[in-house]
Amino acid sequence: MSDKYAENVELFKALSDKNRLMIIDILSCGELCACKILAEFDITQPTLSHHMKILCNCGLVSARKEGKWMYYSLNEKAVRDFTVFLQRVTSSKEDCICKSRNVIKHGDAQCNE
Amino acid sequence: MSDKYAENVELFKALSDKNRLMIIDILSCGELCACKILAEFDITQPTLSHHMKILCNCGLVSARKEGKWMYYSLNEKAVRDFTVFLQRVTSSKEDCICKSRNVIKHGDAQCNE
DNA sequence: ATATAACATCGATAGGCGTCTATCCATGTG
DNA sequence: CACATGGATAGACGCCTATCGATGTTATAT
Repeated sequence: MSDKYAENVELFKALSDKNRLMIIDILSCGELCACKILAEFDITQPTLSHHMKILCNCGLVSARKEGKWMYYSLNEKAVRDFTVFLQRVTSSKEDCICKSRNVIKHGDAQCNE
Repeated sequence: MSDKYAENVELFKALSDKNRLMIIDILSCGELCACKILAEFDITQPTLSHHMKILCNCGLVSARKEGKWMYYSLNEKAVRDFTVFLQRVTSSKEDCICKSRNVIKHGDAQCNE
């Protein structure tokens, strides 16, 4: 409950790679097998495995094994929670950290007193 | 126009740091002087300068100099464009890259044919 | 002019990250 | 059982990055 920042930093990190961003985009249209995803990129299979692990560990992507194939899909709830967090961080609100600390007083942002 | 992914990866990278995420949160309530921001963190002044440069370079934050003080504020349009991009990437759409390439056919995500 | 305060820049360092090759595990097929 | 295939893991390499102290720059104050 305490450190929403540290939690969500993991999600931002997971999306801080062009390949992973494209993987998310592809998965947004539906579940896909790993080999289908791999066919879209100029990376090796271990590299894709590495990226999928990062996407799964942060909760954005869900994995399902069927036989010898791995199926990946977007975790809709994680996506929703993440967008809500981004919305909160980038908009003014009552419980902002700038208000919970009396160091900062908006309205007199000046440094001279 | 072409590579929206690479562009937005820079924004995700910029937000992939707890300190920078908190800076954005603080700035969401209004413009602030650098020294006021610095007072909120246990980092040195050069480190804050480094973070602000990253946030400015990606377009999320605007800087304004007044005398010897630097004032930083959120770039509302950049924030809006970013959230729109995130929304598009994480939701199914007509012009998804998975559709523009006939390699992937959703509905038969299976690997065996 | 000189001192001081607010920032930026430089250079160094320690750790993290994307990628690869090599290898292993699990599953399916003859 | 032997073998092929999908995928994960381990280790290595090069690059990037967060942080610091030291120094430079600019503007205000005396």
